[in-house]
Amino acid sequence: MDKFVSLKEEKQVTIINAALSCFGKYGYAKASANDIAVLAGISKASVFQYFGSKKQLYAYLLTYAGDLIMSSFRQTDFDDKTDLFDRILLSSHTEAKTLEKNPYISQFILSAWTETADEVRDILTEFKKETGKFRNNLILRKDDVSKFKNPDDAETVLQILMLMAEGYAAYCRNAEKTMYSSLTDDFQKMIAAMRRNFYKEEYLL
Amino acid sequence: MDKFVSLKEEKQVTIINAALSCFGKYGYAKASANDIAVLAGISKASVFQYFGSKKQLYAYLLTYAGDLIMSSFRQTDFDDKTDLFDRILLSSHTEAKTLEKNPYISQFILSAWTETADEVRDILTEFKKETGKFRNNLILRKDDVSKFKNPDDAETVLQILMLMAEGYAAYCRNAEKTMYSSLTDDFQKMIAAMRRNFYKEEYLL
DNA sequence: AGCACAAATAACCGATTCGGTCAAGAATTT
DNA sequence: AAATTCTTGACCGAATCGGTTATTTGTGCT
Repeated sequence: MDKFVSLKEEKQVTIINAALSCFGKYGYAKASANDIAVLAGISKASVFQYFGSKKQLYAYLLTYAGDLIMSSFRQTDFDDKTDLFDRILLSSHTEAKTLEKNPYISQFILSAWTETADEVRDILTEFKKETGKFRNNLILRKDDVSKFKNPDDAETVLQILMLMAEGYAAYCRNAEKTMYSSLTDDFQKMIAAMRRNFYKEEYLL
Repeated sequence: MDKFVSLKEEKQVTIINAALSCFGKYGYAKASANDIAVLAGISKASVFQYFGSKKQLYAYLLTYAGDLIMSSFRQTDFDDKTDLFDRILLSSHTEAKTLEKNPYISQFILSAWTETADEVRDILTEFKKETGKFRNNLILRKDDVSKFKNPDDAETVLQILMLMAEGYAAYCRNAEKTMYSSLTDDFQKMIAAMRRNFYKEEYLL
């Protein structure tokens, strides 16, 4: 893969996106090197020239995606955000920012979590172990609940937000055009409306 | 396909679900007859015995899915439900009921709308034309808006509900266990919470 | 039991595609 | 222009593709 990193960055990005898209859409077994090559606008031989084998390419993408998502999470400190909706917004903001740069990474990671191909089982277990810890930022805290007009709604709202996030990801995947920024605006408006209507008056600054 | 319809219904359902799942997950080109056969627990030869060809199988699934979804929509009258949330609930209820019987149909239909294989282009255009009309049941009506404390929230809430529906479908797809009924209960609770917090007091019966 | 008939599949077909290699051409450097 | 690096068309054996056929398996009937 030293052959690959010496390419000019624009070409690297093109190839990485093509590979992420193919693996994300088809899974490891069904994504062929030729698919990736055609989508990236290069020859199949180059794919093997750069990465050696299909498995090595997949491994490269795993660490690439893992590093990207983990670093984006690491540079945001969730602990000092005490409000539930603030944490939601911060989380969605950082995630949208990285997704904007790399639109195929979320689909790829999602598919990696359900990948079953024997050939990559070993490298997948390590990947899952490392990235698994970064999902615990949205847990409901004690002081969140008291802000709701009806405290029982807190958990329900959290479920709503989970479904919205899932739908948001699905929507991003299907939309060819990258209009993330406008959707992010809409997303913020939704969050704001939820907070405004579910919170007690005294917690609406 | 007369060979297929004379099978016992349970076997038909197994095969249909396997085919829907494979085509939905991989797309027409990447879903092989062998994939479907293995997933259905039958031999590849039987697939061709029942349906003749891969294209005929795909065509059968298209009409099957189209009929199912259209009939489930037709048997619910949205016009006499004047409240937005009631229409949401009714829509989600009927859709959940059909999804419970046939969990892979939504993924299949979603993939059919972005299918690009030349071999099935002709039958796809007809399918899209027929089923395209059935998406307009959740439009916002004039008398919905006035029920909101803040009328501007109406459209935002509709967006929230769309995202939730998308996330709901994605969630159903990933969950192996069919715990739809409990999720449907949760979904109803979410809808109820939304209505309770967004509507003016006078519209909460 | 044995027989007839249907249902299912193992084995097979030519064609295509698979992951991967290699040597020859195109670009670039010196 | 020579040397060196990049890129790729052509190719490899193996696997898989959609589809067919011949054999096995199961089932009812007598």
